[in-house]
Amino acid sequence: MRSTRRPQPALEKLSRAPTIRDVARHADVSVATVSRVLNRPELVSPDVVQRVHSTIRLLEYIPNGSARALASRATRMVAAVMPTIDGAIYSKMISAMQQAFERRGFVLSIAAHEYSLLRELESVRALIERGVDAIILVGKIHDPAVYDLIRRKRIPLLLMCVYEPDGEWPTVGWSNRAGGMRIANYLVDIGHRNFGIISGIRADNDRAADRVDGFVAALKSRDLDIPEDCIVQCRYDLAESANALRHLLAGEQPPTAILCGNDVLATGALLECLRLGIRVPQDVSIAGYDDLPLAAHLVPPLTTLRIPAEQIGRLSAETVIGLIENHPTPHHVNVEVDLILRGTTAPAGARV
Amino acid sequence: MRSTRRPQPALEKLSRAPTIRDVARHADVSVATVSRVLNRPELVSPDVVQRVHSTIRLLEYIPNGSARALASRATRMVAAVMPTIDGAIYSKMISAMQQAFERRGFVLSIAAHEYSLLRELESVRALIERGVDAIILVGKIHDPAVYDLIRRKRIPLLLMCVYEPDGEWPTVGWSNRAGGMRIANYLVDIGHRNFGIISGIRADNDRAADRVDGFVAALKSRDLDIPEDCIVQCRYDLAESANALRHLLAGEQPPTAILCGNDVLATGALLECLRLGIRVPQDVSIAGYDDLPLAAHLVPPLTTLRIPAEQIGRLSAETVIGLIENHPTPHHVNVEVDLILRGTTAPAGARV
DNA sequence: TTGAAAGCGCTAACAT
DNA sequence: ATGTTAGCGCTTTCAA
Repeated sequence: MRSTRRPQPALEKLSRAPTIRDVARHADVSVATVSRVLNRPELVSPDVVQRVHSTIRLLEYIPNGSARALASRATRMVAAVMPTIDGAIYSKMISAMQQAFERRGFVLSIAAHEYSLLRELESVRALIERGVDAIILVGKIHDPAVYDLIRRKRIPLLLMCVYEPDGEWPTVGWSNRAGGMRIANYLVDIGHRNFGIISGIRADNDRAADRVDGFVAALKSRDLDIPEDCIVQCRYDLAESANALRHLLAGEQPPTAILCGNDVLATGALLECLRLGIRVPQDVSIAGYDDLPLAAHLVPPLTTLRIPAEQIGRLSAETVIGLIENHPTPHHVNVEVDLILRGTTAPAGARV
Repeated sequence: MRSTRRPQPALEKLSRAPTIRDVARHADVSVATVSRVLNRPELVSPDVVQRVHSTIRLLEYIPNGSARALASRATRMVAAVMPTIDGAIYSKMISAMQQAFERRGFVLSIAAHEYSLLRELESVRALIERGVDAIILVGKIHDPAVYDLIRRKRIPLLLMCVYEPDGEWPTVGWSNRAGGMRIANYLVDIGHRNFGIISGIRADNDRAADRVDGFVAALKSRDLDIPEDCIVQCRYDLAESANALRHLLAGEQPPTAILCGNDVLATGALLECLRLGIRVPQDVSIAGYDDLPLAAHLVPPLTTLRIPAEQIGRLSAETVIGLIENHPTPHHVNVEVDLILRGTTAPAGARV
């Protein structure tokens, strides 16, 4: 046991990267103390904290995350498995999540399953193997094996973009169905009776399904029926949506209002109308869902339901951190969505 | 030492997650053998591989990534630090990278620095601490400390969205400057003499700077000068670009052609023209850079330079994997960009 | 082809 | 407030 602090020898150049033992030796303390300086500095006397920190800087010591994770069983890494990464609304949420995690010293790993719950399961498995501290998924419907895995591993799971206060798992989001009803009700209010729906593919996508459910339920509640062939499904793609729009307008009794599953679909439909010389909103009204940055700038600007994407991302991250660190955080967050009335909708028959 | 294989006891339920030792015990082999089955199965006899695999399935064993990483000094995790995540072009690249990495059993961690090289450095540090096997950055200009860190840690580094065959580090991309020249030359070719430029913020963004350099250099080479106040910088934002467009057209001798630093800026400018009743391309030509999916669908469709975003993402991932695994991969990949002529550009003075 | 055993670099329980 | 030390779960020599 050392009884005195000797001046340290000049910095010998290590060929390997310095470890916590090197720092301990140079700072003349134990490895435990160095570890404490890093993790619980309040337990260490200020001058020792100082000394250790300058040694760390001197040696350019970088802690080994794998070793930390192995010893502490925490990686400070969180995984988000999203339906898709490129897609303005998700990339915005991812961006906000990543920033919130970074602020709190977590790193975010991402994967995309491209609307396949099977691929989602595979990603979850791979990420659990990497030892993520928590998992974030989009939507409420997932492969049962996903839930099994997560339960067995006792990893916090958050479902985003849905709000299910009575469900087993924490959620941050809103009711996609209620949002859909809100839009449809508005269009009925301003006199529309014939509707077309352009929806995303609903298989493996409960959000898309719920939005359409909402549209249809609202119409039904107002004694309006929508024929099956006035509901078109396609990928979230401008060209496919343009096709869908043409299909809808080619029917016997063409709709005066088109409800779109998101703003990409609405944009595709709107641009196709411009191309065809169909006037919006005079000839047909179009409503979106999400309120992408583009929506407000289109000509005419798009009526849509605003989803606070950054807020959802940030709250998801914060909720997950609360789960990981066992804070008394609310497990269910209902974010507010707003109907944004702009230029693509007008009263039915108002051939202005 | 066991001399015979006894039938295994019924699966005792472990309270903790099974480890490699549990698998070894149940399969009546050593942990070394289990490890080999996982990593180098060709070194193990087929029947043992079989037996171990079924034990793994039986116990629902999931290897601990941190322990693996600590022992093998490889995390199979790669980090990409991008300027931004939401931004159609980057999210597409990220998406393609992620898919390519996933196929090869890597996970991708991402961070965004929002065009601050200082924040980039901090992210790089945090990710190195996590033990990523490689780092991907966008552009060629970075904080010297980034290069220091990466050199000391001997971590492979790839620079994407640039092509620098003579540089120290591998690159996957193209010449942003040459791309800019290409567009500018085309517009001169069709008779334009008065230009306006809407560029992204060039500080801490060598790609934006190079694009403008290219625009200006091409004009100079054709004996055309562009006044300083015809070069406007703004964030990649539709509203800011709309402002820039108004500023440019308000000058003494308004430009007949607007060169935009990317498609977001071009879209903002185009939509503002529609709003102002300025006809595109009759009154003014507009050119973009990137070829986002939206570009082809705008009315009129946007003339732009196509950047193969998915290809760049995929090739970046593959190059990085080659670097990590020491394959004889080319360290520099020059992707092809194409000038896509569409409806927003027309010969100067052609008031059709 | 397989097994024994020594780490990998750190945290945390325990001791002082 | 600080030090000692036993793991964390795996990979990888080395030996058989």
